[in-house]
Amino acid sequence: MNNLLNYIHSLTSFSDESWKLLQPALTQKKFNKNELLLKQGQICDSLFYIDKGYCKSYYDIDGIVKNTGFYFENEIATNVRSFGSGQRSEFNIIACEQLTTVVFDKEDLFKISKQVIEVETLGRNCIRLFATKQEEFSNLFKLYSAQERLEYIEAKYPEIIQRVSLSQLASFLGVARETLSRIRKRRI
Amino acid sequence: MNNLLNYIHSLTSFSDESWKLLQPALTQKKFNKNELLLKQGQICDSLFYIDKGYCKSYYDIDGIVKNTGFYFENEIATNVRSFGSGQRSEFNIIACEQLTTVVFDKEDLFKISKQVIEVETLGRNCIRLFATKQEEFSNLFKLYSAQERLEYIEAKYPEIIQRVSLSQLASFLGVARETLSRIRKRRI
DNA sequence: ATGATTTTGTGACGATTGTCACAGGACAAA
DNA sequence: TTTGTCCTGTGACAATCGTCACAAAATCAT
Repeated sequence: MNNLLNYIHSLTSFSDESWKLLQPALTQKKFNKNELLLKQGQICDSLFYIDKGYCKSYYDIDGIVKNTGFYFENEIATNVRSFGSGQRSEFNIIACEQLTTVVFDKEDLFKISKQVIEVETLGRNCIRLFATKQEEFSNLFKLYSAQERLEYIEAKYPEIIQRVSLSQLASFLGVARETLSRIRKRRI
Repeated sequence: MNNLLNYIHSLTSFSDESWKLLQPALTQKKFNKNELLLKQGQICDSLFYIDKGYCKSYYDIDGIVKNTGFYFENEIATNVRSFGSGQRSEFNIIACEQLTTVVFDKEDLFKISKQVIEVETLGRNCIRLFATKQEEFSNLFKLYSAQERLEYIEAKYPEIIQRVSLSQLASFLGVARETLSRIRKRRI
């Protein structure tokens, strides 16, 4: 819980009172490797603060896995669309390692947000970070080639390269596994 | 202002009182075609609600224009990263037609948000919509081929196809102008 | 209507990428 | 150690794409 508190303080001003009032919405939860946090078709009613380990979001399209995001320590993993709109999730979130999370329950969180403005502001800032990152990744594809995208991630998000296997990373970069292998080789 | 009020009501519950208190943050502003709403290097301190017309965000990289987003009536255009963090914008926003907007001033908006929770919630919901859309577009590149991306936009965002020229659309879809022209042809 | 400008289409060709197939290496469980 | 699984590299070949060049078509301003 201490990591989470630091995370919150880095985002917004947050009184001890707000922290206390937020507690009913929080639960610690652990996941084993390959355990699902969110399943395709399910309605997402949680935010997962990642305390230890990492997870990924992926689509399963005709049995082919396409990874769309990786989430590490001190980040929030969720399906923003499903969480915000109440529609079913079109993708899965799965633990890639033994994973420790703090789960924010949507219903409780919304109740508290209505009364405690600092919690509402926290929510806005969490989504803002998420939006910023999504925009950044979205633009990668519009601005850069596959090789340049890899270089960008290497420079700006080295932990992804260090912790995620090449096969896993490929679909995230929008290329085939073999292509990524060759890109990496031809630069040596 | 009436369109904006409807837009707000579609997002969140909003009392007449909140609407009245929000007013000091709002200004109507018109832009001529090709006039800049936001300039690269500038700090973004506004949200632009689009009342009439449309605009686009674009990067200018070594003189080459890469379009990253198109924003139509009843949407908010801004640089979320710059607006949220106070850092300089890395891209431009420009009017593609005669444009009528309602500008939200950041400083005023934040002042009001601190006091009126409905305004804070409105902000969260605006960003949520933005995040959802960015995620959707980001995933297009991870899941689909160029042709499939075009088909997706045609089906889900037909106004983009109708109002944006092929040349403009190409970089948004992450392909060369000529490629987009050929994709369109080979399906007929 | 006319000329200028922008947009679109297309050919040629090289570069990049996807796909299929298979082999070797790393790693963990038995 | 052995076995099985996952990950990575690579060859071959076809498909797609980027780039340059130029022509045709559409649009705009006067």
